[in-house]
Amino acid sequence: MSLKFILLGLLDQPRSGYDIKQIFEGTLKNFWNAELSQIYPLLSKLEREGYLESDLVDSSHGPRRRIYHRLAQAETELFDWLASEPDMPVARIGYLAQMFFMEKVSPKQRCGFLHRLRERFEQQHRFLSGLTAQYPLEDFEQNTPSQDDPQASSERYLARVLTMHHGVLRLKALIDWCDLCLCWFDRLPKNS
Amino acid sequence: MSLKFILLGLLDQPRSGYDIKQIFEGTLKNFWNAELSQIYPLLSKLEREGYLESDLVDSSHGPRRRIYHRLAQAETELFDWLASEPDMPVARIGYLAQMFFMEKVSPKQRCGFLHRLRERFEQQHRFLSGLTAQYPLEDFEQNTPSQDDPQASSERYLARVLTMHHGVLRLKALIDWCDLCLCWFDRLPKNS
DNA sequence: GCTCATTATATCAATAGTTATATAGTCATG
DNA sequence: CATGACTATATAACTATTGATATAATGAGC
Repeated sequence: MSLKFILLGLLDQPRSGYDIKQIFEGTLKNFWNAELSQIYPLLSKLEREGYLESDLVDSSHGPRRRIYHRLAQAETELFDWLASEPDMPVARIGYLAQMFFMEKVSPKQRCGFLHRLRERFEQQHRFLSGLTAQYPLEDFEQNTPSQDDPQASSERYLARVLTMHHGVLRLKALIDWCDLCLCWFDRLPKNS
Repeated sequence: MSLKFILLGLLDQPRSGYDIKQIFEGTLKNFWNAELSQIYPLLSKLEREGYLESDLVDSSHGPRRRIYHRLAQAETELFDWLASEPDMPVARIGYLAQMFFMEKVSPKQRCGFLHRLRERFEQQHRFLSGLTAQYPLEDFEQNTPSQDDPQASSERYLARVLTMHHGVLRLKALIDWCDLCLCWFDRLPKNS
């Protein structure tokens, strides 16, 4: 259900489905993803339901673009969604499912698995740390955030920068967890 | 795809679909969930495909139970799954999507949202901390884990106890993140 | 004897998400 | 002028998950 509200939220300015996909590939991929094959049908459904309107606009770089903008009903439901309870995800963590059965395999294979997992977390952590470094929290204390900074278009919003910090803290904890696992698997008596 | 392997993995001893659902409600809900309406059809599909066999067994407390046990093919594919790359979940975190648009609402509403979120994390953290306290990591250093402890049936496995620690560390980081958000929203100039 | 909780299996409809494929215009490279 | 990369929209087929409902046996409390 969240995808509907993410699309409505992103249409604070007119955008096409393709534009929205670019945003998913960037800032949003930290907490959501959607394919074009999910975005296009949902946009046209939301138009049929009276949340959006669209215009066809010629493009200088390809076929005509369908640009959506949101209507009053979209605003109303967006506010309702933001006022509702925090949407807690149903945990579905594939690598933990594998971990749950790891006792079945050799100590060597177990450690290989955890090292590969740790490396993935490290990569993501490095990427997000670099990104947050571009938007120091201290900048939000001043009354006038630096309008002249071209990068600060939508990342000017404190709430959005804080979603990046979520990833940084979460990934740091997961790297520590990998180290904890490797440490205790190492202490395990050899015969198991 | 993971659900298939979770079912095959849990059938290291004969169980019914109902039994498996009980396990999801317990230890597994930390990293996966499945409804009976997903478990029953998948079990019968896995039987048709030659991974499982089942027997109908009379119950003293209700209708006949269909007890599944796994076959050789299941073992093979389980090992392949454990030897494959860590299954990284596609991030889909509803409350972060809400957070991303939180700049739209009042400071008071924002803080209310974060306090409710923090309370949920606290609850889960308390639950998992209590659970892990029952299975101290130090017990796994001894060569003979305490067989006489009736609780230590399947939680005797170090890998399974470590999946619980994953939740503890993750939730601790998320509580810290809520505090960070509350702290910085508070420092924000009043006019925004 | 009735109701309710628990045990137990099964199916259906609907929603959500993934993968593959078709179509088409523009632009750069060789 | 053919090929590939990028922009752009759209749909079909499939898999995964959720929510609702039907059925039925047992035991406890009233």
